Amino acid sequence: MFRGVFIVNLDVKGRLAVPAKYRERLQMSCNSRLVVTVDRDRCLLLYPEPEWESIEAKLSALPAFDNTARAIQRLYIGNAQEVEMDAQGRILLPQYLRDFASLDKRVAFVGQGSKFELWDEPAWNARNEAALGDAGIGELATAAGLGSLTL
Amino acid sequence: MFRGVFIVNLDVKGRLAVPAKYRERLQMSCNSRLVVTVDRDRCLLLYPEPEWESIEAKLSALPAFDNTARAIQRLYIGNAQEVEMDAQGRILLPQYLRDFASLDKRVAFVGQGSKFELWDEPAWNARNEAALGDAGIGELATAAGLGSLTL
DNA sequence: ACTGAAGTGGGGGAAAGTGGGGAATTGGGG
DNA sequence: CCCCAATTCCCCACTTTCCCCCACTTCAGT
Repeated sequence: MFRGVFIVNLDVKGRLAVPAKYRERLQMSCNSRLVVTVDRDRCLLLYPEPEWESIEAKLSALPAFDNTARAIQRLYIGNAQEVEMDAQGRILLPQYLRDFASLDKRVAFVGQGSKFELWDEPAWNARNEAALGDAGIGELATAAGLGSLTL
Repeated sequence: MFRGVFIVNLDVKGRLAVPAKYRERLQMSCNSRLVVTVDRDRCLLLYPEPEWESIEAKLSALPAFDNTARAIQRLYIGNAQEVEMDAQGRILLPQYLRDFASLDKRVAFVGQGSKFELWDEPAWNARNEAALGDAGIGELATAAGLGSLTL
């Protein structure tokens, strides 16, 4: 499982250095092959390729005549891109994905279980603050039926 | 599986360059033979020929006295057109299909599992934004009974 | 301080994208 | 039946982008 946040720099060519601590694991688990796609709250998702394959299979199995299912397929599969770590452990993020998540220089590389999330650093900080803010996650969680979670 | 979006240019002769990364796979899987047809969201669908054959078989098997079934058959089978990649990896899109999807210059070539979708670039962007918009895919997905998907 | 690993930057070459000319084929009209 | 026009196909050439590799810098640990 991946966890923790690392602030990494995007260079002028749009390359992102994967934190060194993950590189070996990624070489083993997916031969350095990863898939980036968008997320609906304007960050990017980064999966080891085998992990992504299973998600894609689930998405592909959705009914072809359901408009919502099609919208989801277009969003996630349509915007997915395969990326590979170079010899320096960097991945090249396509321009349109950088634009999508407003990544310019400082990027939060966040472990999220079996995947990573990539956030523009200010956006990441803002999210964190908002989650701690006045409304309170607790009430939201209860409202969403998650009140019985034990952390 | 095909995935990801590439922006390619349609030249004045109506030819569309297939992204290089797919060419070899398409030469192997279908000997460069593809089938283009229309989609009900005003984009074009592009299938490797064997893939199309199985779709066509499914459509043909629909009940002949069902009006909806017949409409679907006319739409998808009736507008289908075989195309072949030339030595430069381009396909020639018939005029009426270009018109149908309003393809003029910049075209989004979108991988969608076993097929591709071809969109006029502005239309593709608009779709994407709409999917992220105020309603949000999350609510739609929940309403459609897809809430249990884990991405 | 020295050494090795990680981070960062950049240049060159190959390949992909793009455009256009001309031959060949097809279809329609005289 | 023939000819002309329009479309398609094949080939060639140029431009641009991207990817791979190398080198320098920075940092941390011994």
